[in-house]
Amino acid sequence: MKRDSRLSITLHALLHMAERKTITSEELAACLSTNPVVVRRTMAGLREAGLVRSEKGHGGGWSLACDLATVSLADVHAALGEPAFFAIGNRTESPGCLVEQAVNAAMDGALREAELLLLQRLGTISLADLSRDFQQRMALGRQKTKEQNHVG
Amino acid sequence: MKRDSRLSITLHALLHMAERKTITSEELAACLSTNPVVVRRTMAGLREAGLVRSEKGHGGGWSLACDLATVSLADVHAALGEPAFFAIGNRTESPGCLVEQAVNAAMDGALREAELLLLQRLGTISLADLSRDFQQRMALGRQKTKEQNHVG
DNA sequence: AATCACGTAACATATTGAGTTACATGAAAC
DNA sequence: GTTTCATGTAACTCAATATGTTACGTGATT
Repeated sequence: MKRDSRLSITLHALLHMAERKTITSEELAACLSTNPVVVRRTMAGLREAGLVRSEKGHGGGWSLACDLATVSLADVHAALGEPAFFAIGNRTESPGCLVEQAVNAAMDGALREAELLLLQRLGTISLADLSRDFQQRMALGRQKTKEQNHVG
Repeated sequence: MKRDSRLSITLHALLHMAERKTITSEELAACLSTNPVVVRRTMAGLREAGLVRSEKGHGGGWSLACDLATVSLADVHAALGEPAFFAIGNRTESPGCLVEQAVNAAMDGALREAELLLLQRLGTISLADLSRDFQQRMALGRQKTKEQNHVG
């Protein structure tokens, strides 16, 4: 596995859900170029956290159960079970070797600071912010197409 | 694989090397609770970067080829080939989907900031700093032992 | 010549995210 | 009530990769 993209997948799914009242796992999987089971599995945590709802049967599927403005990317990360941010880490957690203790202390300090900053950044970005960014990209795309049409 | 601990291993090895003129892969492996081949493989990058030397044959082994005060943890990370810091990332690097573009932009921004901070932190810590920390831990350990002896 | 130690290839192992198949459950439509 | 649709979940496979291990080649010292 290269990288854990569950947060990326989930955000992508949430924004697509924001564009429609309900959407099925199959449709989402098509949007995300993945598998419906992956969608259900990944979103299970969001359902438990109350961010989304899921309905079985005819007309079922996924729908938002939260206000986009009040949910941050950090909240989504938490709902996913707080997957590890870092690929690097210490070899031993509580080593007897004093050398390793010194190494661990330095590494832990730097990693902790970076993690705090990352969490803080993710905490300040709401799903509504992402949605707004998407809408802007849409508008820009339309504008570009229009210009092209004028040129043609 | 749980986590990439090459940086941790390497720093551990470097500090042990700082305590002795030369040390063999086998001895280092014993210190680090790993395998001599892992030591050689991991340190290959450091040798190419000129941070350490290695000598074959009788009396051979590893020795430092740098001033601990002028080498930062970031330098060591670079010598290792800059292994990825983060376990999380985007699903697709250049997606056509505008939703995913918006998601990627936000994620990239946050990750980039965290990475810059991490690199900056690692850049300000020198091997000499780590060595000093180790020496302090040694001194503290001796002091404690002494006190215990007095009590006993 | 023997021994020691690194250099490296090749293969095994373990972990984990992702993909896939299969089947059960439940809700709506007919 | 039966069919159809959609989720829930277990179980399996696949892929990537750090680490562990074995084996053998190379070069330096004794």
